[in-house]
Amino acid sequence: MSSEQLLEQLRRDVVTGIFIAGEKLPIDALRQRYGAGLSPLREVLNRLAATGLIEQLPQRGFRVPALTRADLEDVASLRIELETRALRDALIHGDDHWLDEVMACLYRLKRTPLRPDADVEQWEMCHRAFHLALIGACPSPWRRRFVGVLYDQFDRYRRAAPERPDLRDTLDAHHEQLATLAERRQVEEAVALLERHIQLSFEVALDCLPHSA
Amino acid sequence: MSSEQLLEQLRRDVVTGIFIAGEKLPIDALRQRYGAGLSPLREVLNRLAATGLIEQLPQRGFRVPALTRADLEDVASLRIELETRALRDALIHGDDHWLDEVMACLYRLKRTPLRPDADVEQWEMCHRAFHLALIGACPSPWRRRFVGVLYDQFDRYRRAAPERPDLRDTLDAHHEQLATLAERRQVEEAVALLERHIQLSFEVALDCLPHSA
DNA sequence: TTTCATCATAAAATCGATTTTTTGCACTAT
DNA sequence: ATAGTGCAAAAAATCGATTTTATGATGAAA
Repeated sequence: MSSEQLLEQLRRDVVTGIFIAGEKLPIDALRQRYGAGLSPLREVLNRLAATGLIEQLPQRGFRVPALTRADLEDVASLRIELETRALRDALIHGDDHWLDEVMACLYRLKRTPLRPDADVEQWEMCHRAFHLALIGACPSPWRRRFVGVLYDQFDRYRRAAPERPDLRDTLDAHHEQLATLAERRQVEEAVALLERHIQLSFEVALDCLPHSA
Repeated sequence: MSSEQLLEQLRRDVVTGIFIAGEKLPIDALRQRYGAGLSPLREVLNRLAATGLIEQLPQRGFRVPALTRADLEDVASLRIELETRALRDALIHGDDHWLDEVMACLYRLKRTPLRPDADVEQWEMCHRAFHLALIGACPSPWRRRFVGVLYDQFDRYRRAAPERPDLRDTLDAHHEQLATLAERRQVEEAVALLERHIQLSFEVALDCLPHSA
């Protein structure tokens, strides 16, 4: 498996929750799991550690960061701040080609079923592609980069949380409405909706934590 | 040289401009330069590539990213956005221990001379420590992380630009004023000053680019 | 003269083995 | 019984060698 694919595979597996939060990632076990060599594997782990998707403890290997309420709140609020502005700029600067891409992602997302028995990973990829496509016309590469990082961080929580069938339709409707508002360049409405969308997802994600308090 | 030190050394050398922007970073040359082994070196390069301080071209090694006006404007504006908010939150949440740290960094910075003949690197380290100390009490780890990334990116430009003795005193005064405003918890004044400070540094940094247009 | 293909060189990426460090356990002394 | 020490096993980090891939030069054909 090439280094490029390995990075993507490992990123996905961490976000998916294949590895439990807080769990250690023993190099040899990963080596076997992915059939990868030592060097490419360590390089990929270093890359993921640099973006915060995994942690490195010097001389003690790598581990998956724990899920905490404080971190989730931090990720969610910063994501709202950066992503709403990214959406605003995308709606202002986006051209027809960008809209095509958004619509294409929307239709792929709509036609991909989200059921426990189906391939959830397929839906997740479409969902991610749609959100990133929405801000694809944001003219700030650094903002897009940070939004991408926060999206993955957020997703670790959301995907660790139990399903909420009562909210599924609302969240799905948001996606369609966001695309429509993007098409009509209704900036303020779109920004407000995206904030609500992330806020609602945040509340869903909270359920992955022990609700003692 | 340990992996930890190697990372810090290489980060510093890239920001300092030891390597010319756009230049290729041949592994073997780096291996010699730092007396490092292949594996630790490649791991460090991968980490830096993940944060954007260097670029990786698959199968073609690593290079230092070019300096462009568009990138500088992107970095500067996002830095202003994230760092002013970080300062606001720091002033609101910071305790006495944080203030001690800010003042300690300020005094180290003030007593460190900035002259071409002296050890510029020493001043740069103090300058960085001061700015990061200012936002040290910001309660959002992710915001602090992103600010740190943008600080380094910004510094590549600032340090590539020629000296501006006419602005030196103003910029130095800003640091002292920022510390004073932090001590007095004058949030709005501090935030406004930090924005001006970065804006002025941005104008200095612009001089590292060919001023054709 | 230009373009394309081929080969030789150099560089990057990967691999397997070695070294270093940590960790868990048994043993001893208090 | 507990705290501390030493040892053995396991894991991480590093190294040198090998393999793979890109690059630049050479020569042949159009």
